[in-house]
Amino acid sequence: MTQRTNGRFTIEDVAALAKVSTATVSRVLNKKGQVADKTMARVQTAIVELDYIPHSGARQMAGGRQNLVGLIFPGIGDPFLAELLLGIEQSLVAEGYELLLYCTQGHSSKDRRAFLPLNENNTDGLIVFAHSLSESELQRFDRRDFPVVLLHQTPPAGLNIPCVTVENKKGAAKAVAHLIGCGRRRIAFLSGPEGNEDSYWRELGYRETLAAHGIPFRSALVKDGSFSAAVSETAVTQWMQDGIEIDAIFAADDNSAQGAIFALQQAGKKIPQDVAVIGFDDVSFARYTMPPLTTVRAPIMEAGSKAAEQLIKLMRGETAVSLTLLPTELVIRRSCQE
Amino acid sequence: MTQRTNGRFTIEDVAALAKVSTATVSRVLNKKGQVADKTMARVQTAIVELDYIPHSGARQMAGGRQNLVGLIFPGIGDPFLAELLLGIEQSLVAEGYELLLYCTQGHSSKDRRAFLPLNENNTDGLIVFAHSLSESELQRFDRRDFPVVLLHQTPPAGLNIPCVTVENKKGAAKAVAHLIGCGRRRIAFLSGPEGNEDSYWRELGYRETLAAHGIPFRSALVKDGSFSAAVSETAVTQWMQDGIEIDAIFAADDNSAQGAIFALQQAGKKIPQDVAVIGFDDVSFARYTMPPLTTVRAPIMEAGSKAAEQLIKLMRGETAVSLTLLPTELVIRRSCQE
DNA sequence: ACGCTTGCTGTAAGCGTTTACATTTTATCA
DNA sequence: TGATAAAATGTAAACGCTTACAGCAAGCGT
Repeated sequence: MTQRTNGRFTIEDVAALAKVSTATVSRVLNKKGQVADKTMARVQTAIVELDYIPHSGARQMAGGRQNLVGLIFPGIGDPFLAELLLGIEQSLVAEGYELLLYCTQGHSSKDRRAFLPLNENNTDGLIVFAHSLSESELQRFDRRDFPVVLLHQTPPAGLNIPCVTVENKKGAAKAVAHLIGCGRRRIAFLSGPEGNEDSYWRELGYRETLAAHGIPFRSALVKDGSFSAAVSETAVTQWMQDGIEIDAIFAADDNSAQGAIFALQQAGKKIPQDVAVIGFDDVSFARYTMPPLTTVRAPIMEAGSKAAEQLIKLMRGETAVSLTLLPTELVIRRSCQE
Repeated sequence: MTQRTNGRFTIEDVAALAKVSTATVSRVLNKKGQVADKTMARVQTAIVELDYIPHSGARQMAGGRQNLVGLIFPGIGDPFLAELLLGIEQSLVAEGYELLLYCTQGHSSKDRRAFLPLNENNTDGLIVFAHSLSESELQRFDRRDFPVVLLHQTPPAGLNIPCVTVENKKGAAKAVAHLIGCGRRRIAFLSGPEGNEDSYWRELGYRETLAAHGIPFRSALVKDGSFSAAVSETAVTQWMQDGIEIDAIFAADDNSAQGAIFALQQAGKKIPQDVAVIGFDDVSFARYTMPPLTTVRAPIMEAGSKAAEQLIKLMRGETAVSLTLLPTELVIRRSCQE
């Protein structure tokens, strides 16, 4: 026997107070089935009276809907996330779902093995951002037909999990073509972290566009910026110290662009006169850099809301679109041309 | 009867495969009680074999420890949060807890009434940041002796909930005193959102320091910046348009400072020559503004980790320190003096 | 050989819901 | 009015765990 005599009230207490059965209380709680208006009022009064809160564990066990979806993502604090979340919640709240977040930063996937705290038995569905889950975890969800939508990551081979992402390659191509149009030829690329899919496509767009304009690709002009201002600052500083000539930097995201701008200015370079800089995402701070950052606008909020929409379909048992590709757009500010 | 015949395995399946009872499986799962080495090995093999995952709902019901704590906060995307989270996880992970996040942005507290998705029956404790929960919700936790720690918010009257925050008033005083020391006299203040406690103390520090130096307080020099670059930009632009003379701005946080810097530069002001700017928090981007931002460093990560420590004490049934005040420190960069 | 202790394992009750099904009440219609 | 359908409510099983308690085997001292 367990010791659970904390002043918590249960559905039975509510039922007793309202002089109905627990089934009826459950019906009003879930707005399911028929309940007479008078009875419903009585039950609701009792609920308020006792400050009753349904026990989520018991609900899970009984197999009811949780009205809960989880978002799993690698790290917090990126302005990117703020927008993403806004989009996700927009779609979700309309359908009566709540959103819980789990951040995998600092957890090895081995630690998580037995204990991913958001999973198929305490949520109705999951949105997984970038590579925050291992392939085997995704496989497990797939095997169990558990609703999952991938954001900014295409599913591993063989798994049919819907995916929402943006036109990375096209966006990168627009950025690089613009740089070339401004007369730049020595265009460097600051990549994202190893294995990141967004970065992969952005780099491909960069390479293809160079090629299309007859500019040879030079590996010395590519460094890892890890989507981080600090890492990018170091990388750019290194280029300067090595005396590598660069007249433009295409950064795989806005954070890297920010670090690049800082490093360039430290090195006494004028932006955009000496070196032009273009970022990717158009996060909120992009207009606050000095000079304001030219960047490829990714419809982040829309991506979030589309992902949630697909998840909702899945949770309803409908089929979802397996790939949603959102268009990107070049936003020209002053970091690129006066 | 419910239809839960999704390929999910239960503890019984594991027990059957390992030829033991469910009690034994439970014991190895929770590392509780005695189990012979050979048996344990057999059970673990079975767990891996079936890719078994304990049902969290069932665990909650049976009254076991959840190994889960929740963080409730108002909005995501602030670099502030990234550091906070790091600190919290640091302490938590060491004790075997996982962290789930719930963001109240865009939920009225009325919506949440019955359904705060992180609560006393699915977590072992909660960390509540700033004013993300209503007083009545806190009261409920208090009545039920549920472990809660407040971050950057003192508890409502009558509730004995431990609180961790920083020396806002002292920090603000250092900032303003420094500005005055640099010869500034027309010092404006960009406040945080209405009702925010950090902002309240920072403003008080601002006022008291002015008074201590015989500088009269002028309400025209205080505007709401809402901890937001965009709002602050508007506010500062308004000052410029109104022709209010200002030779320094003390912003209640770094976001506001960033907006202020931008607005000032738009208006053709030189920083720091014409107007000095000081922020608060020392978030990661503070050194990337141009000029780099002088700011009051709040030990955000430490605050997170202290909060988690107090929560752990509470969850163990020990008593926690009711108020932890962390020291702040002025970080001088170039936005303040060449 | 006996009773003790100690280590290991099993049995089964109980946690708080949801829901299929049974039952009772109310409304409808000839 | 009585028969019948529809609406409202109740009964009780099932969900998958944890843990108090009981049982059993082996080791020990006498």
